[in-house]
Amino acid sequence: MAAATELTVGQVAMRSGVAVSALHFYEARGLIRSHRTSGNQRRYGRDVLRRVAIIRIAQEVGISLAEIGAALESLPEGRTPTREDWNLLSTAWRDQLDRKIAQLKKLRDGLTDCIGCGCMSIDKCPLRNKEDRLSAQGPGARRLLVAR
Amino acid sequence: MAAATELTVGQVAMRSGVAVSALHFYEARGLIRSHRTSGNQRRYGRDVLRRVAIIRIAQEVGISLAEIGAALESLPEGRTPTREDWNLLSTAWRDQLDRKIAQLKKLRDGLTDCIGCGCMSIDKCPLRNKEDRLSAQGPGARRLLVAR
DNA sequence: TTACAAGCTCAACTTAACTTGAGGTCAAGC
DNA sequence: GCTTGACCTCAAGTTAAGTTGAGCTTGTAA
Repeated sequence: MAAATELTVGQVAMRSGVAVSALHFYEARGLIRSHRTSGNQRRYGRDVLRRVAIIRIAQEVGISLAEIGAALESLPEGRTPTREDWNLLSTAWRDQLDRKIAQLKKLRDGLTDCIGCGCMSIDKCPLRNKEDRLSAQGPGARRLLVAR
Repeated sequence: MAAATELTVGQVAMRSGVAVSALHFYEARGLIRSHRTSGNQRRYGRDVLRRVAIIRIAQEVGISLAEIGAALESLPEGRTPTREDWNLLSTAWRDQLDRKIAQLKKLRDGLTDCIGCGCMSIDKCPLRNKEDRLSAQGPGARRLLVAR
């Protein structure tokens, strides 16, 4: 550990709280990048920590790795976002996030004007039908959180 | 279609926007119930619509079917929630929902005080470490949204 | 210089939440 | 009475996001 600038995968795992296998996985998905030592071991720049943090936070609010990857990719040069770039990301996700926030609040506040009420007009329920549904989108597990 | 009170699985699917296969699935998971005709076909009471709506909304904000099932189960008599019962559910989920809302807002607002900033103290990041992490929780896919 | 923790690759397994398909039954209209 | 569109069951497939394990290589501390 000489340079203190390069991190091994284990160190990144430790500092980011993400498993080594997950880091491998993110790399395979193109979300993070590393270069290799002569012995084929990964070395990461410190910026990877920020990148991983972004990935996890976005994930935790229900954005898929695919979307996160696309967003990061869309940044000029594919670089780790600066504060400026970050604001761009936020903006791109803003609608999605706003919608989700609204839904959560409704649910939290008891949803009295929808399900909690006695009304049976599911078709017109403000929460259920206000926005596009994820119906009919091919097979497999659907996103747990709507997104898009 | 005589009584207009009983719904077939296809009708429920139509009115709820949920696939027939998903309804079968929910039933297998014990989230909804039906009785059968002499010909072994499912018939649902109208309350199933409300129940399904609850399931989908909770799901959309990231609550797993298992949790939803447990919550519905916990209601007296396992009945479809009235407005009162519904408030109980909301209350049970409140902490979870509050946390999620806070995270979403942070993300939406650019997260300037965390990732967007230049600080590299990932370990102390207010967003990353304020709450329990989902680290080390057995194999398989993790919940996309934290929950718990 | 050798032991052994940390890395590497690749394939297979896991979970949640469904969907798809095969093979067979029900029921409502003509 | 027959046809045709809903239904039924059960097994197997699918996707996302990783984890686990086997078998092999690196690198570093004693």
